[in-house]
Amino acid sequence: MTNSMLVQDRIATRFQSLFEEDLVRELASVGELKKVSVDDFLMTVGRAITHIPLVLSGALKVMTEDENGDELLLYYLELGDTCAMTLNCCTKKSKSAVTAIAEEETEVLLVPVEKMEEWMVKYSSWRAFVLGSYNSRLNEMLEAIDGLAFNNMNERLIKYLRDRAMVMHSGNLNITHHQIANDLNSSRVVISRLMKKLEMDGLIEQYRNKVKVLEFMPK
DNA sequence: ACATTAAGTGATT
DNA sequence: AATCACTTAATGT
Repeated sequence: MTNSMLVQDRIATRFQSLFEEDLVRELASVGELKKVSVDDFLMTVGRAITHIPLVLSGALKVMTEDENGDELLLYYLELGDTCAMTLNCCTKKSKSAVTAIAEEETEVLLVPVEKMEEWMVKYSSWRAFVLGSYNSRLNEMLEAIDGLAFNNMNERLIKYLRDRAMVMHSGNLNITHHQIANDLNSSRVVISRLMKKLEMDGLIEQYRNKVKVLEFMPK
């Protein structure tokens, strides 16, 4: 009794601003509070999905596993977050494509998947919550992909400049940003921006039609 | 002085 | 990252 009251309070304080009264009450009665200690798995790849987690405290790291067994970090779940992957597969009875591990002492509220569809039509606040978290998760992943692409181009540019200086036997290169962009299948604007950063990092100097690769310059 | 080309920047997708 | 639109700087005629 005292236990259920405590849980109810926790849920109320966390979600009352987000959800309507009726939903908070249902959440409290149907939800199951679970504590996950550090490095414990809340979910592993291939396991059947029976519940949707709502994070009450702590943080979860959500990952995928590729065929080599390498872990690929997808995103973190924190206070008030829920797992988009789980939300997505909830209509079918499917198995998890992801692994969730606790980064710290974490408390989650487990909601049976059957409640998903029911609440989706019943509560507009729940619908908004699900759609919202799905959206923010998607944006996080897009950002991550963007970052990777950016780093790859930057590394390609550095390699290009080095190779070029190597065959010229000099750090003095007579090239335009436009030519570099063509060689790297990029656009002039992108190269200009990356070059500007390299210049500010002290790796190169720039003039019109000319680039000095400082690490290949006589000292 | 004027035109042309290279490089820099902000905003948008 | 790529594209667009626009500015600024350097160079050639």
